[in-house]
Amino acid sequence: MTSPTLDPLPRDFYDRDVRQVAREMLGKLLVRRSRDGITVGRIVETEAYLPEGDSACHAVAGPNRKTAAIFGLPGTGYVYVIHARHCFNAVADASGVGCAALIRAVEPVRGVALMQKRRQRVELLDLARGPARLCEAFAIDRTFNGWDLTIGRSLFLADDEGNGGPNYELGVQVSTPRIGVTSAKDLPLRYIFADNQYVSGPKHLRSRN
DNA sequence: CTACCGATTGACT
DNA sequence: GTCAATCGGTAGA
Repeated sequence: MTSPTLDPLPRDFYDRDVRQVAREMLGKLLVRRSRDGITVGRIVETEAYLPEGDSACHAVAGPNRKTAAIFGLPGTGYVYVIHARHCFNAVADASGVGCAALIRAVEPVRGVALMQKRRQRVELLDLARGPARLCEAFAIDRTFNGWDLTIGRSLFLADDEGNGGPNYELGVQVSTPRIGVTSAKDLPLRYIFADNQYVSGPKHLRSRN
């Protein structure tokens, strides 16, 4: 059986309203190639941070050293640090003043042993459930801040061709308020596969209501 | 140099 | 469910 191809999603995928990008990222693969090997995860939880009217989006501070990447081309990586941990976003929508989709959780697909080694954990559910956990499992750090995700090198997103194509159904998609934000906390900008065990967050925010 | 922040995590009741 | 440790990154003196 042939190994499925892992081609990076094109810039067009990212160059749309960030809510649509965040929603359609569900089911895509996160691919990380490194010296130590390859890790692949299926995205099961994302959040959108809007270019306007969203006080939780880092872009509200305007472009500065820390936020420069979020104002980059769609398909750029935006990595920030929170509580001494990294979180990974993909920049969307070329038209706005800065917006990005945060990847909050992936289901491990390939390279589990490497993820276990990087995380110093063996439990499958603890490897990449949560934005900082997945960054540790995939060795994503600030070197990917400003990274071009469309060139297919080191870190990119890809369609899940091996599982029935781009529209492979992994469950019912649901939106909820975002996790952890201290402002704009009611906007339903978090997207998940309902009842998927690899989704992070409190139990009542992991299923269809 | 010190001070402060936090879109989190892991340990605990 | 609660809560404190966490430390990289940045701003300011």
